[in-house]
Amino acid sequence: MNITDQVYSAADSANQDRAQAIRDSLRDAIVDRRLAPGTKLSEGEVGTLFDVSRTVARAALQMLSFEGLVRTERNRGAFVANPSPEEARQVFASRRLIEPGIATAACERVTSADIVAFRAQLDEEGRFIAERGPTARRSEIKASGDFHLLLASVAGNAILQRFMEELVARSSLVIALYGRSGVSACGHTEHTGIVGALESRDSGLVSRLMLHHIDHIEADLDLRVRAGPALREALNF
Amino acid sequence: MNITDQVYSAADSANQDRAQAIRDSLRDAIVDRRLAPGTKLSEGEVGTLFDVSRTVARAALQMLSFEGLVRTERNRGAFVANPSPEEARQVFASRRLIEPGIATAACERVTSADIVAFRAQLDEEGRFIAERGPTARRSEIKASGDFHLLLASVAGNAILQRFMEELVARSSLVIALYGRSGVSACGHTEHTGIVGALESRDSGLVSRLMLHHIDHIEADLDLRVRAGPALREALNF
DNA sequence: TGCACAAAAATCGTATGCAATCTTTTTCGA
DNA sequence: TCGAAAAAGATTGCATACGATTTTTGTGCA
Repeated sequence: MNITDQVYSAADSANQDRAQAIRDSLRDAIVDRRLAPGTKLSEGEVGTLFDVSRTVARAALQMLSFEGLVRTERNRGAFVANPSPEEARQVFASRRLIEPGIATAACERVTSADIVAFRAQLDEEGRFIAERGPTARRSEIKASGDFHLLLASVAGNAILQRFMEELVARSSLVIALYGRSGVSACGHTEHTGIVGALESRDSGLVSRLMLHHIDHIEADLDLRVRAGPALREALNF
Repeated sequence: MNITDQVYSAADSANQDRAQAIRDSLRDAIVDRRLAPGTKLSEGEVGTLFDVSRTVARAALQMLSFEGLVRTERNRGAFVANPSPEEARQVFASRRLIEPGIATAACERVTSADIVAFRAQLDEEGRFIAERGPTARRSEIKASGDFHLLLASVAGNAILQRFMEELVARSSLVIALYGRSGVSACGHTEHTGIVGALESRDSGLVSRLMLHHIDHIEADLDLRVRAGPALREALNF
C-alpha cells in the first residue's frame, strides 16, 4: 500500500502548528485503516505530500511514535505500528483499568447537553452500521472510538483524556489486525445502554456496563499468533 | 542502573539516542527540582549545553512537552511546566485510578527477585531520609518516585508503565510547587507496608494501601491558588 | 542460472542558514 | 521625567545541505 494513495490532503493547517495538523491527518488515516499496519511512512514522502519540509514531517512522525501508532527504526524510517498480541492484551488491560473509572467520573459530571451529544453520536454510529461497504465500515469503527473519546471528554480530566486518545487509537490498530467478526451492532447497543445508565446517573451500572463492553470487544479478537502479520511486516507490505 | 534507564533503554533504544539522552537528563533535572517550574529552556542553550545542534535539542524538548513536563509557546520557547492546582488534581485523580490497578497486577506477577529489588529500593529511601540537606531531600523525592515506577515495571504492562512514568514525573513537579511539609517518612513506612502486602500476595490489601498512600500524598498538598507561581511565571522567573 | 560483491540510489541524522516573530534597548517628543 | 515608537538583538519556525547508513541495482564469476 502506498501512502500517497491513501492519505487525503491536509485539512486547513495554515493557522496552527503544521506538524500537529499532519499528525492528526496521519492518525486519522491509521485509525481509519486507510494506512495498513506496517506501511512505511518516509519523511520525504510525508513532507512532499503535505507540502512541508522533512523537518516538519519528521516532527509529526515523532509525535505518532510517542503515541505508539508508529514505530521508528534508526536509519530505516517510520512504519505504521504492527502491535503484537501481547501489546494488544496490554492495550485492553489498560482500558479495563481506566475506562470504568472514566465512566464513573463522567457520570458525576454529565450534563443534559452532553446527553444530547451522546445521542447524536449514537445516531451517527447507527447510520454507518445500516450502510454497507468498506467505507461505511471504516466510518463505523471511527465513530465507535469517538464514543469512548466523548465519554473521556465528559469525565473532565485532560490527562486521562489524552491516555484514552492513545488507547482508542491503538485499539483500532489492534482490531484491524486481530478483529474477527466485528461485533459492531452489539457494540452499538452496548453504547446505547451506557448512555442510558449515564442519563440516570447510575455510576455503578455505568462502570459495570463499560467493563463488560471492553470485555466483549476484546473477546472478539483472535490473538493467536499467526504468520500473516509477521510476514507482511517482513515484506514491508 | 535506575528504573528510568531500564524503561527507556528497553522501550525505544532504536530511536535517535542523543535526543533521548538529553530528554532523560533534563527530566531528571526537572524531577530533582534542579530546574524550577517556569525556567526557560531555550533551544540554543540546551544545544550548546549538550553540544548538539538546535535540531536535536528541539527534539528533546518536544518529547518533554509530550510528557507534560515542559510547556512550549509558539515563537516564544519552552519552559519547565508550572502545573495549575487543577492540573495537580487531575494528576492525582489519574494516579488514584491507575495505581491501585497496577498494584493488583503487580501482586499477581511479583517474584522473589522483585521483592529483593523492592527491599533495596526501600533501603535507599531510608538512607536519604536519614540524611539532611537539600541534596538528600532531592534524592529522597526521586527515590520515592522510583518506588512507584518499580511497582509499575513489576506489573508487566508497558503502556501503563509509560503512563506512570509521566504521572510520577508530573507529581514531583506538583509536589515541588504545592508540597507542604513533606510526609516523606510517613510515605516511606507506607511503601514498606505495600511491599509487605505484596510479599504476602494480598492483592486487596495492596490495592487499598496504595489508594491510601496516594490520598496521603495529595492531602499534604496545599492547592489553594496563590499569587506566587502566577507572578513568577508572568515575570518569566 | 545462481551467488557474491560492488556501485548507485534512497533515506535518515544532524548542522546550519534565513526569514518571521518576540523581547529588549534606545531614541525622541511632550 | 515619562511614555511611546523605532531600532537592535535574541529566539524560534522552517527549509535546505551534507555526511552516514541502509537498501537496491548492477556486474562479474563459478
